Amino acid sequence: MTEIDTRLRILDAAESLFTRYGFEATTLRQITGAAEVNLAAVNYHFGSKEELIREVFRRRLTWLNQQRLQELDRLEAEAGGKPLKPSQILEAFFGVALKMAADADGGGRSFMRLLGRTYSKPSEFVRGFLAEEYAAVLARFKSALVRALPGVPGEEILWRFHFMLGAMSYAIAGTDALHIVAEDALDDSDAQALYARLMSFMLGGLRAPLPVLQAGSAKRPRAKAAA
Amino acid sequence: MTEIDTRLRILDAAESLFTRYGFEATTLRQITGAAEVNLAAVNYHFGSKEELIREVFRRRLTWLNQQRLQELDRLEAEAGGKPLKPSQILEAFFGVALKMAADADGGGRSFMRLLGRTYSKPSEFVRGFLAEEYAAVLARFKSALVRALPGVPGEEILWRFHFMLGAMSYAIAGTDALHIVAEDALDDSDAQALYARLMSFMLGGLRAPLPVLQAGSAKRPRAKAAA
DNA sequence: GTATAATTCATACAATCGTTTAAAACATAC
DNA sequence: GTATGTTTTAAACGATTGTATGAATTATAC
Repeated sequence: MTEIDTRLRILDAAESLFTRYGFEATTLRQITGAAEVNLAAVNYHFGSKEELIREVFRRRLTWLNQQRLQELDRLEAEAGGKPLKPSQILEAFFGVALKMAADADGGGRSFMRLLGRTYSKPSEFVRGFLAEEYAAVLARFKSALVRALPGVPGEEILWRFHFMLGAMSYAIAGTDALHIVAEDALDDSDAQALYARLMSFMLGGLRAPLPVLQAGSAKRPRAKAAA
Repeated sequence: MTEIDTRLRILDAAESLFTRYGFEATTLRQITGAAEVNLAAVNYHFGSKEELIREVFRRRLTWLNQQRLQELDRLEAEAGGKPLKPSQILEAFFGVALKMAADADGGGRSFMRLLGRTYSKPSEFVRGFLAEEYAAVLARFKSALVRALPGVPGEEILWRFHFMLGAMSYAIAGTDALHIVAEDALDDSDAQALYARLMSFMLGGLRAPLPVLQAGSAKRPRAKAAA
């Protein structure tokens, strides 16, 4: 077994187990057991459990965001200066993710579910890394959306982006609190239907009439307590 | 210190710590330390850590869902047989939750963030309990929405409800992956603005044009969706 | 008051955690 | 072949985990 082989086996096993049980509940012995490598291999190849977690994210997230930016680049080049349609922008961002989530073989599905749940529980030390990985991507997509939706202020775009991330996260995680999705079955037609459903929902929300905000709630430098 | 006092102190401390660190990462010693009670008090009053977790949820969730149903009852009684407006239904469901989330004193805020992240990570033994608590509520709200939106099939309603739960969860959890919300500051006007933003987004998504599903992806009888 | 039950307390338990170590096994270069 | 550097291995480390115990304390009933 070559070095790179061992590293990959650990990453794959960790990704899968993290998805199922979370970071803290997953032990190194589970991981090395599933990967069929020695217990000490994790600390030898990654240094620590925390670094392993970071690497599990980095491996897929970097690639995912590259794909997103690349797709956005392509669309904007095609449009030749004209604003894109909102649906195109959303497809560039969420389409890539959902395609990854639907890819059972590549293991991307497991990762996307892990990612979705991690957004809402940034475990201290992944938070900084996550924000860093997303900063550039978010900025690009925000400005594209601002151009595509002249009537919607930038801050509102950000919020709606946030909401859309939540919707996508739940869609992928497929929490069966609602008994809609079988935990581990998501075939091609299911994935396509889910994608279509999510996309129409998001577009509706993105283009919704602006909320009527109270006069007093204009953003001021935060410090105040409840009024 | 009376018995009920100790129980409450433990529940409050656990809720807060679970929110910050998650279930597994929170130790009984942290909880009893924060609650200023003896370590053995948890096992004495709750039997085990798992039962404590369940009780943390039960305490607030039961009340929350009662409020939701009560509010829906009130609206339907007022409407006297006529379908409600979608916005009214959403307000009954999400408004109560967001009001709870904005209530800093009552401690509901901490719980709502905990709940939001738990949806996407049903830790084996909370899953069943969670689904059970939600079954009746979901059924009521689904049928109300179906009546309110004659053009949208029931299955689509369920999916969109799922998406809305995700959006709300992220909104409350306030993951600062997007650097929008300060982790622990959400005053009254912020909460109101968030509520307005989320509501308009959701309504837009709920009333969006139906997705065009591929012909081949017609649902085969999968284990039935929640009745 | 005393007796009985409920609660708190300090302490200990076995189990499991992430990590470390030093030797064994393997690879590569000369 | 030997020598050198890398990877794997089995075993152990101290620390921390959830839980259990029995005595001390407090509350309740008589």
